[in-house]
Order: sequence, then C-alpha cells, then structure tokens
Amino acid sequence: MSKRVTINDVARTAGVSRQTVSRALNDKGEIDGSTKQRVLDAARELGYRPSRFARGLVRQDTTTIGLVIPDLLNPFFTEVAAGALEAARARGWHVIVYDTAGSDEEERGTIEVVVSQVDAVVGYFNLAESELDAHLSGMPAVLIGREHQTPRFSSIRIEGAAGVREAVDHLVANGHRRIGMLDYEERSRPSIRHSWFADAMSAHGLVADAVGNAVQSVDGGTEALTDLLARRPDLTAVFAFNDVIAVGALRAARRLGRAVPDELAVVGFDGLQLGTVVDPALTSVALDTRRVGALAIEQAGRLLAREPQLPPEELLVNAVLLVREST
Amino acid sequence: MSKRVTINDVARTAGVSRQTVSRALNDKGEIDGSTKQRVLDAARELGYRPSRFARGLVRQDTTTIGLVIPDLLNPFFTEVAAGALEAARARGWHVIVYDTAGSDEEERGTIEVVVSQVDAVVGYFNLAESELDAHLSGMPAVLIGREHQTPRFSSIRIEGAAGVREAVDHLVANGHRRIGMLDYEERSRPSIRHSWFADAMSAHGLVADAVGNAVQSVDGGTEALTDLLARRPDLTAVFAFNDVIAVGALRAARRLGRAVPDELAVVGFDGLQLGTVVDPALTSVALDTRRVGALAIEQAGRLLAREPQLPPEELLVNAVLLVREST
DNA sequence: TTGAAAGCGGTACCAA
DNA sequence: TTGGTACCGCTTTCAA
Repeated sequence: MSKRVTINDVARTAGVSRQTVSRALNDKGEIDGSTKQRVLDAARELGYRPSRFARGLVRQDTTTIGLVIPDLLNPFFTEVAAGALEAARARGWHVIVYDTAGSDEEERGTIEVVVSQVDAVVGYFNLAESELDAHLSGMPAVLIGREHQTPRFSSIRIEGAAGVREAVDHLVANGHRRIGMLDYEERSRPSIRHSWFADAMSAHGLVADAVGNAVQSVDGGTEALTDLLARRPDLTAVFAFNDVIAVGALRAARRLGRAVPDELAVVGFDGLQLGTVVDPALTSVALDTRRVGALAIEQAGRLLAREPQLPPEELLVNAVLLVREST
Repeated sequence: MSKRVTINDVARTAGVSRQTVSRALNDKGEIDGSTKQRVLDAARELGYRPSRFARGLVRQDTTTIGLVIPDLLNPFFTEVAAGALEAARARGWHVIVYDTAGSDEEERGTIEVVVSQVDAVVGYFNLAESELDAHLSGMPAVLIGREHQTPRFSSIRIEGAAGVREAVDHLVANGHRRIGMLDYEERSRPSIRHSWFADAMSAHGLVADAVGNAVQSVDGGTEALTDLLARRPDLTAVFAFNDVIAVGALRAARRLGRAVPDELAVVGFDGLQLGTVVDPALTSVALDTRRVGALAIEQAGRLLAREPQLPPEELLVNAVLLVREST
C-alpha cells in the first residue's frame, strides 16, 4: 500500500499552506481564484483524497447506523432495510448493512465489528440480551420484533394478535374448521405468532393441533406443507409464519394438486410485495414493513441524542388482514 | 446534543492518564488488574464510547466500500448486493449501501456524499461518465453492467449475447416464429439486450419488430405485456428485459387468459430466485448475480491497492439459458 | 487573501 | 505498570 497523499503534500506542491488547500477544496470563499485553481490542479495531479477519519474527527457530524439483518435475500428484511435506508437518507445518515446469515457465530462477529464502526445499531438479533449488552459496550441499540428488558435497548414491536384473529375469523367465516399452521420455531420453541394463532383458534372453539415447522425460505415452506399435509390431509386451510413460507406452501399445494383457495386456503404474514406476484395472490396478515425500518431509525436517533424515547404505543407496528386471492 | 464523553473524561474520573484508559479498553497487557477494573467502571458509568474517527485516524486499516444501486427492492439488485456484502465481509470490509431510487438527482446527491464516506465505490450508475469522473474526485470506482472509457474506472460486464441466442434458438425449436420483446429503454434508446435479441432473431431470418417498453418493476411488466399483446395479439412468445418484468408479464398473461407456456411462452433475463416462486417457473437467461457483486468488490480492492487489474475476460459474467416451465 | 497555531479523540513509543 | 509526548490528517479560530 503506497503511502497516503495528505493535505500537506498538496500544500507543498501547490506552494501554499494546508489551510489554503482546505479552503480551496471545501469551496470556502476568501481565496484567490488563481490560487484555488493551482491547489485544485495539484490535488488532482497527486490523486489526493481527504481522509474521512480526519474530517470526521473535526466536524463530528456524520451519523452512521449499523443495520443488522439475518438475510438480505429474504424479501421481508429487504423491505425493512429499504425503509431504514430511506429514513436514514432523509436525515443525512449512513447505513452500513450487516448480514449475519442467521448464524449466532456471525452475529457475534458482526457485533464485535459494529461497535467500532457505527454510532448506533438497529436490527434483528438472535443472541440473548445479556450477551448483546456485554459486547455492544454501551452502544445504543434498537431491537426489531423482539422485546427488551435492559433499559439501554429499545425495541420495535410487531403486534399481530388482532390481525391473526381477523385472519382466523375470515377463514372460519368461509367454512374452514381444520386449519393448520406452518410455524418457524426459534430455539425449538413455538413462535409468538403461533400463540396468536392458537388464541384465535380457541376463540372459535378450535384447536391448533396441526402445526408444522419450516425454515425461513420458500423451499422451507414447500417442504413443511408437504410434510404437514402428509400427516394431516384433512386440513382445508393453513396459516404460515410469514409470506416467504406461505409462498413455498403455495408451491407445495400446486405440486400436490390441491387447488388454492378451493381445496386449500393459504394465509401468510407480513404482506410483502412478493405476495402479489404469485398466483393466486397471497392473502396475508399485513405489516407496514417500511415503517418498521423507519421507526427503528427514528428510535435510534432519539437514543443517540438522548432525547425522550417514543412511547411504547408508537413503537408498535400493527398487522391487519389483507385479503387477496389465496383464501 | 449533549457533549461527547471522551477518553479524557474517563481518565479524569478514574484518576489515571488517557494512555492507561486506552490500555484498559483495548485489552492490552501491561496494566494492573485493579486499575483496569477501575477504568472500565468509570467508562461504563460515563457511558463512554470511543470515537471511531479518532481510532480510524490513528490506525488506518478499515476499508469501507460504497455500494450504489437504484432500488434495493428490486430483487436483482438485492442479489448483487448480497454477493458484494459477502465478498466484503470475507475481507473484513464494510459496505455502505446507497439507494438512488433510480433518479439522476439522487445519484448526484449520493455521489457527493459518498466521496467523503468510503474508500471506493461500486455499483450501478446512470450518469454520464464525465459527470461521474468530475464529482467522484479521484475515488476508485467500479461500474457494473456498463462499459467505461476513463481508465480510472473499471467495469463488470454482463455478456448475454450467447445466452439470448440460446433462448431464441430454444423458442424457435419449439415452433415459435412471432416472438416479441419487453425492453427497458434507457434514455429512450433500446437496451443492449434488445440488440442481442434482434441479432438472435435475424440469425433465424426473423425480425424483432414487436417491442414494448417497460419500467423496471413487476407492474411495469404487466402493463407492458398487456399493451404489447393489444397491438400484437399474434405473438406466441416474449422475451423480457429481465425477470422482474417477465414476472409481471406472467401475471398479465394470466389476467388475459393466455396460458403459459402453451399459448404464450415467456423468457426472462437474470435467473433470479424470484423466477422459481412463480407459476409456471420462469425460463430465463441466467446470470450468477452473486458473482457480479463479488467481482465488483474484488476489482475495487485491486483499484484500492493499485494492484494489477483483473483482465477483461475475468471481469465478465456470462449468461446462459436456464429452461424452467414458462417455455 | 493567507498562514500560524490550536485542537478534534485517540494510539504508539518512549522514559520513568 | 504507568504517564509524557508526539502525531494521525484535517478544520477552525485568529492574526498578519
């Protein structure tokens, strides 16, 4: 790595002081036109590029947020990321994206690195709060889709009980009684969405006993529904943990020759754009995903500025039923 | 914004010098256990967080790449971004993602900001090379999917002539003669993909005279095919600029009651994952999108280190026909 | 209009 | 094991 060209080098070859170089480069007034030109020429010739560290050190204005997500290829996280990016840009902030590939190991590595690279971090974490707290060494953090205890943390909650209830109501109203679920278990425990589902079922006197487990991918959904239907061919409807899994389920239904929605109704969760490109278009308990990202940025901003936090009810994104064609 | 807590504050409250604080925080040896603990306590209490700028200034090791894409919600760019992120992580580099929303204005703003935030920039740019050159003020840049003249730039080329030729051969072999195209024009000029298509058509003595123009979105594809078929209902196959548009075309065909592939064959370009979730699965001239991103990072690294560039033939990503169900 | 000097917040190297 | 000092590269006073 050849030595860095500094402002001093430019100053020397242009025959001026470094302050003058700084003036020329930053378009400040108070500089002679020809001097400025001379400096600019010298800078170009030497291939000078100011150090962003030195600059940042002096004018501590730029804010950089780390966005941690498990999988950029999962459209849900992409939509959240897009929302975060947009909100950050509106404030002139930067976003460094970290993809943890859904692995705890990568997540640890990411956190280690994040600490020295950004001003605050937002995103989806899987590690225990105690571990996060220990390694984040005081950095403001906003957890998405997950509760927090430590006061230093903040979280954006996704409230889907009412939406899932709507979905089950809708299915029951359409005559469905045997409704299964494709869940996504974390740490071998049923998800919170599963409990929303179970509650909604009980309200109709039904039991949520037909549950399959899927990994978070389209293929995962295909596989899970295939398995579930093998065990419970009597199901007439399924609720999936999210749209990605539901889209996989749609594919499985097609392969198994079960027409959707007539022979099997499918409901997803998230309300992604993805649900509109499949056939039939996916009915889903929909979320404003962009808002999730935007809220996280907003909240990170408050943490950073030590401003009062948003009240809990503002840190909530509600999901509502969006009926399309798959039910 | 309350004043920043610096290493001096910690040193003062812990009653030691800042060098000692530095030692304690960086787990250097040569420090008494109790002193270290005292420093750590003080740091925690004050909520001290080291300035990444000051750190970066002194040990100038971290490399940050700016990734500029027009639309993070477009799965093609997401796949490229994922490839870039992965390649960057493997080197311990960071990636700041910029979404220009496909607007020249945003692109200008992005470039302005990028210059002082990253060490090199890679991505999709729309602005003229002269303008890029002027505002990038010497920063190494890798253009994706676009030729370059200025030697300081580098580019990752996408070579699809052979793949498109394969696609047209395949369609013709299946009896298609009236094949249309849904193009994506830039600056009101047919794309390079259109010319590949036209060449492939001529090779069979056919003319590429049924061309529609689409915006880069699923909806754009739907609209464009609807229009095109209104003008040219006799078409039996269409080749789309990319998979996103092709997926929209699939939807249009469905709405118009034209069965795919029997009454209309559809071929996309890019070979995205997206093509496997639709029904029928999309035949596409496929690209290794992750590799596109990875190559861009690799090349940026060489530019940065002033190492010899990769030879042009390595900076090429070839597309090949991937037959699925839509043809 | 220009330059000298003083930091910005850290780390490295030395001496104590 | 500690602290003093120089310095990273740049911008911001303040004089000249």
